[in-house]
Amino acid sequence: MKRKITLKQIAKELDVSISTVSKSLRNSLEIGEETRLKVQAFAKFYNYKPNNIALSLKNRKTKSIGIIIPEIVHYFFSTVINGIEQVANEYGYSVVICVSDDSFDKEVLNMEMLANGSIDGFIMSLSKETQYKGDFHHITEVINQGMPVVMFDRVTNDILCDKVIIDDKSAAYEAVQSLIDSGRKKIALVTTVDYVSVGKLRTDGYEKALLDNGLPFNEDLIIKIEDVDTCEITISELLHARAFDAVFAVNELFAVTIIKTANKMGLKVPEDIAVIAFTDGIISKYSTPTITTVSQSGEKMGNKAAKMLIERIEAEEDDDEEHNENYITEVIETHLIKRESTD
Amino acid sequence: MKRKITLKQIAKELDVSISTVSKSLRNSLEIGEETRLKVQAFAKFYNYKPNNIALSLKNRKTKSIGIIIPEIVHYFFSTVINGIEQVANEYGYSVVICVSDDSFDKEVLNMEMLANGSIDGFIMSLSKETQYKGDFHHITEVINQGMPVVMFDRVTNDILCDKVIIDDKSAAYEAVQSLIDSGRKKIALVTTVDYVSVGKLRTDGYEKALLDNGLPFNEDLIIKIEDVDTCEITISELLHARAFDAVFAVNELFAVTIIKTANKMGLKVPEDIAVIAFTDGIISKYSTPTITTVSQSGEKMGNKAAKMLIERIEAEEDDDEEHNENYITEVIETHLIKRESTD
DNA sequence: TTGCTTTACGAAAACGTGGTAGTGTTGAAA
DNA sequence: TTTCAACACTACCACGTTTTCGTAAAGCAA
Repeated sequence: MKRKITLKQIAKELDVSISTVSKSLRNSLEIGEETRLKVQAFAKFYNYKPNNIALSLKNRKTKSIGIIIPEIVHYFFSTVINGIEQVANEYGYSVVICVSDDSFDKEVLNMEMLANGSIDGFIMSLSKETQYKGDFHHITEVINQGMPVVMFDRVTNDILCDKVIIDDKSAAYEAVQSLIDSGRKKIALVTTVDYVSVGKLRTDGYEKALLDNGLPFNEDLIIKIEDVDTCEITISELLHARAFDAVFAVNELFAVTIIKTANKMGLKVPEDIAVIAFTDGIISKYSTPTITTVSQSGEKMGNKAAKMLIERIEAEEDDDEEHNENYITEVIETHLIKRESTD
Repeated sequence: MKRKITLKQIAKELDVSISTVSKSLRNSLEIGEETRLKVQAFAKFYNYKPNNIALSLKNRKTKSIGIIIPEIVHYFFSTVINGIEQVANEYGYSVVICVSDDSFDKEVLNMEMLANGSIDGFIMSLSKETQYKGDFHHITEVINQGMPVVMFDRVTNDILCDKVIIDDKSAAYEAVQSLIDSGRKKIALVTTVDYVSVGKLRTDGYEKALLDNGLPFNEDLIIKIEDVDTCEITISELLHARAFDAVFAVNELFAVTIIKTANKMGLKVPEDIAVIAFTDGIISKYSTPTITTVSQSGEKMGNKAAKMLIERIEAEEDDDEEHNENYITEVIETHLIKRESTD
């Protein structure tokens, strides 16, 4: 019912000036002890807290960071948010989250909405559509305005900024290599459409592993899924032909679908078909059999991204105007989590 | 590099007053066409956008809403956020998210951080610890300051505010009834500790369904899990004793663990044991067998909560001071999604 | 008394915006 | 010529803070 109390109100009530109140609360020695204590007591009684908006306006710092991600109901992305939130909290920052829904327009809209003073910097992962279009003007724009941006996971070389990624290529390589090591010869790749940056990189790693081991790289064994619902059919066809004895899937949804399809056809995992998935999410941990995955450690990515962003923000404070543009790309380590879907 | 342009800079550049610029941009008829167009062209060229912070300060409206939830890496909560985000976006609001980590202190801290002007209202779900302590002073405080609060899912009767919940008791009743209908007689309940409000309600529904059907309510068949890791042991003991032929689990994590444990012991789901879980999440959809669940529709809850909050916020705008305190509690419908874990 | 320092506080600007009220010029009607 | 409206624009205030600068009063030495 009663609005928050302001400096002005305190000043009026105690019949002193606003500046006196402000200084008293900051324990300035300029103010006599009697007045100081009186003001402090009064402020405490009325539970005075400075208004964040006014502070932001004054300091040109909002102490909040914007996150723009394609989805939020998504294990990986939510772990990243979690990681960001932890660090942000630690440094006294709030996080504002916008979901692009994998739409270019929403991504642009969201960025514009936040770019006008609401936040001190961005952490983002590109939407599919943005990667497809290759249009990054909205991002360069905010960067040109002097707002720091950190990209993670789905990044692009066309933008110069700090980045946090995993080495998708070598992680895929490692996964495929482990399938080869366990004696698999015909390894299928189930992936997304090409324009998603990480999909492309993982395909590269898959190919390299095959070639390095003297195995043929067969385009027919690469299954590109646009829509999860249709993948079952494609997969069952290939399974019928017994075309492969192992699968490397770029995400766990594909992996679990493969396993289920295989089971329906009477094929056993891992005996008949070994499965490895990218993204160590909740499905892999609880599916039957549990799925061997490449851990992506979203939390670590979030931690790192937040740290990088906040450091940039607070660095700019000091040597103002002096943009040092030696951007870094942090590579987060991955490792294979062996579970029941491989032997 | 170049900071965002302000009204003042435009005014200076074009040698007119700030108000002239402001009015030109808002297409006021007060300003002559020539000047107006000149200003608009200039503003467009320099991509002028009003500063959100300044607007917030002036309008005493931030156009953002704060969300405080116990966890974010959690299917249900992330769907709720998704639902909130959709509606918020539609109305031009941003969402600021804080995670309480089920800690009372963090919840208080986060609320205090946001309450000082950063947001126009709260949407929250209580942390476990807060429910345990029963201390809600931080919430009453912001409500007393005139800030609207909407609680969802984990709510309390001790706070008067708008709420969005599901009818946990009758949903549980329905689930247990369906188990009874399919001929099950010894139905176990796997639940959390009591102080979590929803856990209690679901237990009530479970009990009522049993009694209404003339089945005994046996405390031994209620398994309270504090930590997921320990539940496997408890469950396997009961399974050994063949103490039950069906399980109602208050979340899908418990359900999938039960299924896995049963499988290990050579018991078949649903033949030997039928399983129903609360919370229709991703695990239920992809586990083997897929799990029959009570859909909780987090998205709908989020939609509704956001709508209620925004309506309150914008209502206060009009009849200022005139708090109408007829708070409502919206009950979101649930329904049973039958899958393979029941027959 | 004069001149100087110290103490204790206040006034005002700044951050960026938007609305209300006001000002001065022009042209036309009386 | 006077009066008044229309026009085109400016001044100023408010939002809540912090901070710089200013200054009145008091104390003290000469």
